[in-house]
Amino acid sequence: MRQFKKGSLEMILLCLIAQGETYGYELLTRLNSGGASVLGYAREGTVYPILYRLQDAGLIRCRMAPSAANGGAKKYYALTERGRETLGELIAFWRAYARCVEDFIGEVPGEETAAWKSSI
Amino acid sequence: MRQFKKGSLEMILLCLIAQGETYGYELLTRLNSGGASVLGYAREGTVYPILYRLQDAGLIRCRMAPSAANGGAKKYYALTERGRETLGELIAFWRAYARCVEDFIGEVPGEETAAWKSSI
DNA sequence: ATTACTATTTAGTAATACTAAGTATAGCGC
DNA sequence: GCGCTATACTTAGTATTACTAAATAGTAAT
Repeated sequence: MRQFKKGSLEMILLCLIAQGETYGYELLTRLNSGGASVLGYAREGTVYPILYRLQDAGLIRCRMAPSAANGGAKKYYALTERGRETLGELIAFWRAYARCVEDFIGEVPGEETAAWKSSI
Repeated sequence: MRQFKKGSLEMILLCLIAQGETYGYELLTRLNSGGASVLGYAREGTVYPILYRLQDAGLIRCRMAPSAANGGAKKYYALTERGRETLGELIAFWRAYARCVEDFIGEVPGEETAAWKSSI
């Protein structure tokens, strides 16, 4: 089932960074505390490469912080202006996409359309 | 944006087959008429390999049909019992997953939670 | 000094979808 | 018959995204 995750992880990480400057390890733990049961457990090898991609794409910027009280040096990430714009587009697209998938599901015999669909 | 599609195409094809026995080319055209603007245009090289995977997994079964009035021979697919069960699980999982993603979006400043969420 | 926790990096692999081409059948007009 | 179009299926090669698994390194407590 993990395949559903593909593609939306980038958007989810952008969502988390949009809430305020943060760093990789914290993103990892927040990702795994909010929805790990559905998303599956994400490890370092999943999260860090996405951050590098997002930075290469100019959607987030990075600030080095020296070693904190406990642990190694951190790389704090924040959204760029372009990242904020892109995140808005991604969210709009995600919702259109989810709606489209729900339309396909709604035509399956025995699968009622989700309650929210008729309430929009 | 196309990356959202990854993983859910299998489920969408199962949804379409669940509506009744059908064949690859028709799946292709139905896929592209229902939501191509959001999903992106799917080609043969995308759809047929998925059908082979689904068949290998025992979720659909195949029946050959001789050349029809117009065009080549068709391979009609139908859900197996296992396919029907799996589709139900996939739909449940998809909805839990979409809900989880919406939760992450809901925490983004400026992004209101979708209306349906509060109505469930 | 060993353990535990924090924090980042990366090499190799797997899964999924896309591109782009090819094969083959049938009907139609000429 | 021949080319054209539409139908229908196949496949090789590539790209993208995520996962596995391991390594590196700093801090602090025992």
